Amino acid sequence: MAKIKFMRNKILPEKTVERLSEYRRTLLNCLAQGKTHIYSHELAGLHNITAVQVRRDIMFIGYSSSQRKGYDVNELIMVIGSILDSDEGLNVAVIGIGNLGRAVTHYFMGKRSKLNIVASFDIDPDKAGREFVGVKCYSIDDFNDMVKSHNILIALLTVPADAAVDTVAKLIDGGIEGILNFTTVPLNVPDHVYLEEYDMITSLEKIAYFVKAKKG
Amino acid sequence: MAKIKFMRNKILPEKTVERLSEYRRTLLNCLAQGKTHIYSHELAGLHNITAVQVRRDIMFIGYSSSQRKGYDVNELIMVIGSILDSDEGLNVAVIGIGNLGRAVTHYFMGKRSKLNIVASFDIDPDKAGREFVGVKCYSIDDFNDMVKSHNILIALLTVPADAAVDTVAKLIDGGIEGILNFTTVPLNVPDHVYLEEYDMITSLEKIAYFVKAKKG
DNA sequence: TAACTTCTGTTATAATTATAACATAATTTT
DNA sequence: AAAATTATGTTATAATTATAACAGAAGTTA
Repeated sequence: MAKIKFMRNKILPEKTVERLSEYRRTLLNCLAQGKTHIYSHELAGLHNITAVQVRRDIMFIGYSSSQRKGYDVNELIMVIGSILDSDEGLNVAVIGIGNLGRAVTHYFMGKRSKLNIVASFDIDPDKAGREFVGVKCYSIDDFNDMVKSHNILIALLTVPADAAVDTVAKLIDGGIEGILNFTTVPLNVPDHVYLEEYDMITSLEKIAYFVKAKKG
Repeated sequence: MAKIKFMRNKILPEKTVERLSEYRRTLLNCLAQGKTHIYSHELAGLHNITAVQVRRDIMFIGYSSSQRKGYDVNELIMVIGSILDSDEGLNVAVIGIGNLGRAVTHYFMGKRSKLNIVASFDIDPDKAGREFVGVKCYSIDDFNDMVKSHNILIALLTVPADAAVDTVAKLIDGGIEGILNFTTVPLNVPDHVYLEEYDMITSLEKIAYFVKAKKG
């Protein structure tokens, strides 16, 4: 049985965390295909990165394979899980249950057992009390109470652009600690809140720039 | 009138390009609100970053304000445009016109005048010839011809996970230079192709990790 | 008008992230 | 069984990115 060093208490680099999430998904696929071991260079090949990077990431989490056979797929999935997941799971709310909010909820449901969408919120009073994509909707006025009673830590922000800034203030006030921003509006949050932008236009403009830059 | 130095021919840092895209959007909002000048610290405040970073980014693109009044909003929008946009516009194709492909197309249409979705492609022969969200769909078999005749450079990959790897091979073969990957499958592309992952689960798992890490 | 603010542009330094170099161990080959 | 091969784990170096430091200009105040 492979060793797992005590490196869990250190905070990992952002990029490593990102890649661990991606590795896990690939490893789950491998497992489904009956693959029990995988070399660092194989995993690297699948992810368009170098084997060194894979090994370094895995070193960071303190896992170590029975050498020369590659990593044990099952074990590695477990170890990554022990890093990324919290035992009890983490509760997530969708803010704004319009088209985008519903699409996101639908896409997400059941994809990760340790991340649970436990409620949605909307400003529209007609929506409060109803259920969308299997998730109950509450009035945004009940947000603070719900955050506490349901231990909600993360918000998916799917409100219209013009409501983004005000809504975010509410989220902060309610005690949210992480936000995934689906709106096109940049947000200003205090240091203790972890914010991640999820913005297709910026991604595309970036691609366009580098495609163009290469040509001329 | 402000100066624009000749720094256009240098390739900008990735992160700067990302932020420029975000600045522009904010600036367009400012313009709509009748704001003609903006200080670096104002722009910074809106984006949760420091004023130094804003100034440094703007230095990179060689723009310089009439000092102490802040940047001219209109001018800055133009300069960023001259960096990010190509004069003739850049042609984009959606690969896989299922639910996700249509949602993406719908979301994107008309958002950026210099990025045009000119075609979609699908493996389903029933879809070829029809129009979805105002964009004509072609058989994936016609991809190579279409890329050449319509000068398509960028692909939005919205096929089901199990088709991702094979489809990407087709895209590369056809001569695509940039890919925005909406699938959950990591992709392996040659060096000359610019690839960007667009993955909600990874973003969320990253947030979850850092929220958890902060708590102890 | 001289001292003081305060905003920009730029250079210098620090932090983060990626890559390279290499020692070590398991396995295979000769 | 010795030499060669080929993995990993780790340290050292390079590249990228962010932050700090500061000079100079435009305005403000005393």
